[in-house]
Amino acid sequence: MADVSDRVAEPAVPRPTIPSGVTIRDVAAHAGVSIATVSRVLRRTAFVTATTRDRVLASVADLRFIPSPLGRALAEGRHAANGIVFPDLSGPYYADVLLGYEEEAGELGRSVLILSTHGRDAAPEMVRELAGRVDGLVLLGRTISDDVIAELSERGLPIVLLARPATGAVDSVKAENVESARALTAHLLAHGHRELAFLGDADRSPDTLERCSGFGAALAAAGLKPAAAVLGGFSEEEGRRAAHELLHTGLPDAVVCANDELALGLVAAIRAMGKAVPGDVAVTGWDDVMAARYAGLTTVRQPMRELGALAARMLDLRIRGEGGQVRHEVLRTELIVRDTCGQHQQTDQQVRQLEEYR
Amino acid sequence: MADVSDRVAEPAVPRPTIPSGVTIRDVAAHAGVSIATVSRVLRRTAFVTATTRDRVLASVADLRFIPSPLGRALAEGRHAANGIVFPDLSGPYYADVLLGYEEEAGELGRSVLILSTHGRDAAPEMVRELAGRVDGLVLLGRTISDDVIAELSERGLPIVLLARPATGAVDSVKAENVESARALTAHLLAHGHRELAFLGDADRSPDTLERCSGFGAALAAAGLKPAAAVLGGFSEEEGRRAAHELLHTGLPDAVVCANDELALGLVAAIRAMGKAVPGDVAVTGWDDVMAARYAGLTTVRQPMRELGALAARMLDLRIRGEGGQVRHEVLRTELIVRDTCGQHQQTDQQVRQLEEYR
DNA sequence: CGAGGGCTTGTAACCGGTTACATGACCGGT
DNA sequence: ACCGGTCATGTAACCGGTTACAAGCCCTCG
Repeated sequence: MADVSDRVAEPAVPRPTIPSGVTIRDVAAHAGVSIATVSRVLRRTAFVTATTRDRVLASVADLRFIPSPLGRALAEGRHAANGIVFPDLSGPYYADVLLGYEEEAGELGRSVLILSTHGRDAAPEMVRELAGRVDGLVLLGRTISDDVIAELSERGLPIVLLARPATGAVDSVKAENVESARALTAHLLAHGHRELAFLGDADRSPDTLERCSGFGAALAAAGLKPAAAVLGGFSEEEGRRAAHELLHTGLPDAVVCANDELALGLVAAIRAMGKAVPGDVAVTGWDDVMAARYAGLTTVRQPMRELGALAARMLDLRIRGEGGQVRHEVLRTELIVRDTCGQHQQTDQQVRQLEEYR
Repeated sequence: MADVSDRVAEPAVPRPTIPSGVTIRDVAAHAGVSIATVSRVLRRTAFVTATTRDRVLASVADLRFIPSPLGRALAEGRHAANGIVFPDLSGPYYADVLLGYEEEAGELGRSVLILSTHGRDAAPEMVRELAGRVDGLVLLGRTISDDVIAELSERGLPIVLLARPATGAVDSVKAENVESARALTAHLLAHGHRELAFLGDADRSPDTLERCSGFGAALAAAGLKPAAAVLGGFSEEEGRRAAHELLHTGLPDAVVCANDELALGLVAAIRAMGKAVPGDVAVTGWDDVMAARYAGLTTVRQPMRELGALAARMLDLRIRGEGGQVRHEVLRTELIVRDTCGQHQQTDQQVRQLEEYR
């Protein structure tokens, strides 16, 4: 501790300056009025004579004055910005959540700051620093610990948790997992599959944990035990790796994957090794990303954009003090049956395809 | 103009406050020192007695003080944040660019603000406002006009253009388009296709314009004329719409699409209508998104993450005043031959597949 | 013992806005 | 002519930091 701060840092970069340069005082001088009047004209916060107003507006235009959001934020005590924190940004899931969030937040007149923690140790500091720049924060999945959330929340920072179990008195939004996983697993059982494995790392995401537990519950209800679980992150690469592992230990009848990328990687690798999907092994994914449609992957669709958008709206309410009671929203999912889960009636498939592409 | 500002706005929301509340003055009082000393301890910008330092650090910990980035930014004249502006956020292309950008910017210690203009009229104002919150800006594609870019650039705001032709003395990064489109088109010609159409709206993206012109050049070199062009945005939906149009006017031998989503939508719709791809018509895409691999789409891969990351690095250099000469970087692309462009040697395909999935 | 110098610390100005309060002009009524 | 009230505008404090400069302390050297 002591030795950290007893050295003096260099002055670093040759002091940069905020561009633009023209301030409210320049405008005031140029228009021959006080800065208060300029502010009043621009914010329309009090009556100003028509002639004065015009003089000020002319000066604003002449000097191309743009009020500094910084000065504003400092004086007003608000940022007109909010943040969203991801564990990671890769993959279509996060991209779609962000898309929905940004769109809604933009509509509500707020700038959006993003941060992905990449599982770094410095995550708490990064989030704390971000917290100082925004009026509210959306936190996704397993980004930081409950302690930090509690700390920020106690400071009075509005927070919405997304795809993370509720903690303390904080709003949350998520898509349904347990029941959906149970339904998906039941579907596989109905196909006659009996030896089922789950692929995904429950420790790395609350969603995965819930999906895994729904999976287990469905098996238990059928009097079955899960085949040896396989760990794995969330990428196609890890799906392919899992394929090699499974081939070693012996293929189960079906593999329920924590997300589509894992499933797609798994399917591709299994087929590349000369085995058939769903013939030798059935596979399911989760999320219904674009590639899933083209790969014929059976999966569970969750409303990713809507998750982001809803989080943005809930956060906005909270920030404006109209949040009311703590809310915990759970959005519905939809089972999307395609080819990788096993044989279906021919007609079923045709109907589905027609619907899908109109 | 006059009537816009002669009404007084309501006070709006009950004045919110920035959370946290504990300021450097609180810490100073708690530790029995001046605010200057607190600042010095935290920034390690001057020597401070060990005992004083410890007292200050103890107070900082006790009060859980987090310096306001706002106050800092105002005093330092810098934000430690930069922005990136998208025309739109949907689709894997933007997501990947953002991913690369955020990762690199985070590494460089900068917060990231994002904005998508969605083609709104207010885009210039939105970008100007964003400009006041950041030390530098990356602008993607056709987001705002050259005037606004020039205006911001003249103010001294560091800017990097991404996937947008160079304008004025501003850095730019893009992936190669013209030559790549020419090569892709030549590949189709080598298959024996003679009547080729281009699908995409050249007015809506500089990239598309260049791809279209490379396409046209290759045809001209072969003494051919393009089949009636089809307009279309960038989504699968518009690809499907184009399929219906084409079927009306008569299918060409091949369709070169401005991006993968268009191509995927087109292929799916054509097949749903009972025609074969590539049998009746060959189709190519652009970007090599994940779904393209699973759909067997012939396409051109561009290094999307690297585009974002490089833009972040160039912007950082510019902000630190080490940018030097204006740079225009053009990254290489790669032609990815799969199934939708027509029949190949069987061996070729097998080799490719093996490579792809190891 | 006093001057000089190095080191630590405090004071106050500043960054760019917002706004409470004070001021002064102008109006109408008695 | 004077008073009171309304309205437009200016003055200055404030938001939360950074930092130039001044001041005070202690030590050393002549």
